[in-house]
Amino acid sequence: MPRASTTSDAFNAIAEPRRRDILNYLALQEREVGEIVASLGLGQPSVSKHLRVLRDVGLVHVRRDGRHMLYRTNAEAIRPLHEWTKTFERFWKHQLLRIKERAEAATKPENKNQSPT
Amino acid sequence: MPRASTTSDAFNAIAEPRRRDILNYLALQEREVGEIVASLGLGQPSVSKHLRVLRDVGLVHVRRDGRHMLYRTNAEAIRPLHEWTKTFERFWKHQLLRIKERAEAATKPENKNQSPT
DNA sequence: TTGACATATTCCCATATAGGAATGTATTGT
DNA sequence: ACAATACATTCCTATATGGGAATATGTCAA
Repeated sequence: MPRASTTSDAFNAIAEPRRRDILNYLALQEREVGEIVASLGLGQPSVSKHLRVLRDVGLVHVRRDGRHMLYRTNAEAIRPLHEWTKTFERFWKHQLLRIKERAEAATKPENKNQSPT
Repeated sequence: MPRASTTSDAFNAIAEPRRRDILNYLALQEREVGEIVASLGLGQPSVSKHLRVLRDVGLVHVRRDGRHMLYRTNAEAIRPLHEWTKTFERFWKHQLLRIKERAEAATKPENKNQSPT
């Protein structure tokens, strides 16, 4: 079985670095495709295809303005990713705490945790 | 050009749902491969391969215990993902604010923003 | 209507899977 | 040393890309 399709969910969509670049770029303000192409130094068809993927999973919104298509990041769609990573927050805090404890224990001369001399 | 390899970075590694399942499972406590296989209902070779990917990008740590390999999630490696998604936090907060404002404006009878009758 | 311009889509291809089957490797018990 | 146990790796295959070239579609200006 191949990898899941990029259009299946946001996790797959952001796996591609160029798409993360696009999301960063479009977060600040609405942009037309031509601007994205110029900004990324990628081919226009490639950019259009990345935008298609992002649109399919709801990571960007579009509206037409004459011949231009204006895209912008839909930050709300990134929230679930943020929530998922957040569930691990307490674990890395614990890990840091333990590392800190060990460092302090190793520094103190009155340390009692080392193997007996 | 195909998608970047899963071993290239954490973003690609977590694009696979099964790997996210594994990370969730191993966050609470160290587990041996057999337990993961039983827990996920996936084949042993598949699990080993997923663990390999997670290990290559540093998302899990391993240690040997006799014939068993004990894996655990390295939450610290998830932190960069959390940070990246966090950069969008202010945007979704703004979006929510605007939605809220519109909702309130639409509710108030003294609304002045609608097109004139 | 006819161009011109801005995007989107299709076609083609080299590459990277994910899972299952088969096989290799490390470690323990006797 | 040898069988058994627990994993890891290799081989094979169907499928999903991502980029570039070529082409189609949509919209505006004259």
